[in-house]
Amino acid sequence: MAMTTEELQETAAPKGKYHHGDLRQTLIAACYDIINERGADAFSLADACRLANVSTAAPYRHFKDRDEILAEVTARGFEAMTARAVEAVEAQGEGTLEGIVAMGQAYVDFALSEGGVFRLMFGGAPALQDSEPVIELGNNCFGYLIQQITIYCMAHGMEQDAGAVAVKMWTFVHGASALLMDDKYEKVTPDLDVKAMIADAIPMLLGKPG
Amino acid sequence: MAMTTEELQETAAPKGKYHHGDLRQTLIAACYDIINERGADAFSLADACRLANVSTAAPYRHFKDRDEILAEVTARGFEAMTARAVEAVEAQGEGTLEGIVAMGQAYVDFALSEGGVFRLMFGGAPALQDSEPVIELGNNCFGYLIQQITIYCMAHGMEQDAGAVAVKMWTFVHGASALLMDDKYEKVTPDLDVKAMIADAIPMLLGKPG
DNA sequence: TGTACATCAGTGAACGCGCGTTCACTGATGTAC
DNA sequence: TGTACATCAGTGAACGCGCGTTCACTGATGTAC
Repeated sequence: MAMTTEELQETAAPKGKYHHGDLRQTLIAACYDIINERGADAFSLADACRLANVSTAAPYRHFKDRDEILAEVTARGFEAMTARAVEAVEAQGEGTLEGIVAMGQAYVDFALSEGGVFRLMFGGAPALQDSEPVIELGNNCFGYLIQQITIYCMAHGMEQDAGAVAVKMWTFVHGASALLMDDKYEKVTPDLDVKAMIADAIPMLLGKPG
Repeated sequence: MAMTTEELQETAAPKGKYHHGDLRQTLIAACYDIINERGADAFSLADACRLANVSTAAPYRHFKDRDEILAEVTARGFEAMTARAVEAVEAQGEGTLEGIVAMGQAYVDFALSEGGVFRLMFGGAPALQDSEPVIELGNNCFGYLIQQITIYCMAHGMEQDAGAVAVKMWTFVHGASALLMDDKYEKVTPDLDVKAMIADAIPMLLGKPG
């Protein structure tokens, strides 16, 4: 994802060939990018075709309909998000407080940099939310958080319910993401440092103030 | 708001009169209800006209364009939300922990019962977010929360920064609202009691673990 | 009280728009012999 | 290696749809005299 328009168009029309190299992947990437740039509301399949330099009929060789592409984009979103979470944790150390905090911050970063897809992942039509790959990838991501908290609690002799703590943390970082994306903090507390707030709140939610 | 279709239609066509009693208000109410029932994406001004029993040209006697109606609906949303918050606090007592918790729960209740408008209030187009009445009403609502926390802290000799605590609480209940609305908890922790979680988390975020 | 008239709030038909999707087609590719 | 042919992945034109908005209009209302 995150290809430039030029890159997409190169991929799209490889040296004047009639057949496209991999239109399926190119279209998904085009949709992913358009949605992030302009939002899912302003997205149209026709735009994605234009970006990929194919006719508006071409997608139907690869997808049943528009929703099938969007479900694919949504799944990619969860993959990308989990990848960021794993990366953040591994940079700080598995099962450490720093790792858990970094994971929360990565969640917010993802929402900020890929806001359109983030909205699709969490507020999209049921047709997208309920596809099995999407549900499974979502569960993976949350499961990873629980795992990190479990390791942390065991290592520190804490008897918290890791699942309950994880849900609270998720709730918090999700709220932070949404409010940040929608410029709501800005209007009310203009110079809020969201990452610092997360680093501050997570120990509290772990039941370890201070 | 929250009129039944019949009520709207009675309001809409008072006893065969050519002139409508108060089409402006009726249209706003119709939009408000349609958006809550079917979501802002599925909403069309034409539908609202049908519900109000007027032609699709009629709104242009009262509003510049579609966005002007939506901005009005968004403002109504903030009014309704603040009203619920005030009601919840007053039922529990000003500046009490119970009042603050009830306020958070009211936020979630509002998101659940008026999800379409909630999305408009927080995720709508900039044209809606940036109208002055909307900004002002949003600030009012948040200011009320800060006020309650300030009273509480002073009464208990706590030296927390009420603003910082308020932002954390807002973040938390906003996240809970979003995840609940979008059926995300359901897929991951099916029998979560969200209100209990809020009652649990708020003291933690106040820096007063439970 | 009655009439003339300006103003206002509706109507209904039409517009252009861009969308998702379908259709019959055609050019390119790969395989069998 | 060369040819015949089935298959596949595109094209381009057309479709029906519902939308927001505009237009000239008309019926109802309220006011001045």
